Amino acid sequence: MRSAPTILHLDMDAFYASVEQASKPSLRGKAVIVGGLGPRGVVATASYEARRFGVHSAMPTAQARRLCPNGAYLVPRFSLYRAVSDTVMGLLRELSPLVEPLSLDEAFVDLEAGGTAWDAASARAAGERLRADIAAATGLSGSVGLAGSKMLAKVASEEAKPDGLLLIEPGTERALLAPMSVRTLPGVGPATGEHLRRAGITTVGELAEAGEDELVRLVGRAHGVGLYRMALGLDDRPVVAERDAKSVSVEDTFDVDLHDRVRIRTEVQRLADRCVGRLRASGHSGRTIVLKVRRYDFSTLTRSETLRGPTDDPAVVREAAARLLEGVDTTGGVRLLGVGVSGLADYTQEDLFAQSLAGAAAGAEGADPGAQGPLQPPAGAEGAGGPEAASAGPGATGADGAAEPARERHWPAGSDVSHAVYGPGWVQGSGVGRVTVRFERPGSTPGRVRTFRVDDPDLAPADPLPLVGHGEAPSAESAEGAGAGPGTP
DNA sequence: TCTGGGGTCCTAGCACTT
DNA sequence: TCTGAAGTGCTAGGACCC
Repeated sequence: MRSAPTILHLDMDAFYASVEQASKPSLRGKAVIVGGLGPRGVVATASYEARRFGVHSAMPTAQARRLCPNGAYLVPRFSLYRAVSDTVMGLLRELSPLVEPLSLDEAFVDLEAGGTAWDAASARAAGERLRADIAAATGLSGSVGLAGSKMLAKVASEEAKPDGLLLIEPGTERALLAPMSVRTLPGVGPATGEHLRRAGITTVGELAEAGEDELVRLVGRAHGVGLYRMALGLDDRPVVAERDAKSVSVEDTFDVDLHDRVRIRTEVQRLADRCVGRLRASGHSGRTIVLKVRRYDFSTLTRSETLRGPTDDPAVVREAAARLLEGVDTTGGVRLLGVGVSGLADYTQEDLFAQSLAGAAAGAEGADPGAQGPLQPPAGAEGAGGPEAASAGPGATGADGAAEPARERHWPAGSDVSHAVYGPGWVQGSGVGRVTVRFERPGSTPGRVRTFRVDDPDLAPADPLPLVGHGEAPSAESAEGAGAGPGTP
């Protein structure tokens, strides 16, 4: 904990939804909900307009639709969010080499380490300048918190939302925190919050009064000690620029529970391949293979197996995942499957030793050799959502509008398209053999809507357009029916 | 009316080694 | 040779975060 408030926390406001509104002029000022659109989808981000209807992150999309039936429901476009995030992170790195990204839309910056700020006045100036630079570069708003520690800077940015800046002056921390809910503190979620509430502790002030011993008794050693320190406003965690990944995993929730054991095995193999693809892309190999199964009743179990050495061989991961699956009872149905690799090593290699060892172990345990039947081409080739993504049933997210030549083409709401005559646009909805497209682009006036057959040869999936730098190119046609609520018929 | 995906960290039980 | 304590690695689950 330092004396000057030179740790900055940036939190972009309703990031995914704001990017969509910037990208799609007809959605500005409207309720926008980004998330999974399938029957089991949940909301990733809701615009502030949607939040007024009670919609919030992690809410089932079906519930959001009931609360806000006229909102625009869109699938996430991660490639675009990543590009915008890169721009923002670049601006942060101009302030200091010590930038710690927490996600696409959030980061800590140590301003003192960058020589950008040394006291409250210079920190505030840097924060205001940053907000202006972000607005100029992306057209988006972000909230900035400034304080002497990471925890307080994060609390400050939360208080500053939306589109604000708050600096916590040294010496005022405890008074500021005291009346706040314990849920304000990082690490206090629903379970711990309820646990503390039953013990009569609901505010940070009460947390501080309770004392360290009592908190350790209530929530355990590590958590209790950390909680007590935070309640006093103490936090000396440094801003860490480079964080090594500790695990890589992929998982899919299915629209309908799987019962067929053969199908379940096939899905596990597919997930293992995808996982290895990600593992290799990150330049890692790993030692521990983890299988995750969520059953029909939402009970979740994990099974893991540690190899003698790290591997990035898809066959080895597939075999281990298949062995783990053999020990899991799936009668009743499975709603989610996942495969992960942890115990990462910082290199990639064909680990023949681990492979032969795993094979020997499989033989010794009499594992089902048929489980390795339908092997797919080596993973790694596909990026986000390969062609099979659609067959999985889930894949509601991640499939950034990839072309799908053979089957009937799929047009997720919100995805980018291009028409031979009308130019760039986005899918407003689709169904019964038709797809509705709004033709507009970032910086244009709200565009016009047209409907096509889903197999119209003039219509093709497209890459997202950058948010700025697309000028005021007039949209192909003038606005029309602005009230025509987007969404699938 | 249900509850995503990709992570991190902590705890606890158990087996094994010293 | 047996026993107990302590340390370590593995496994499983829970809580939390964005």
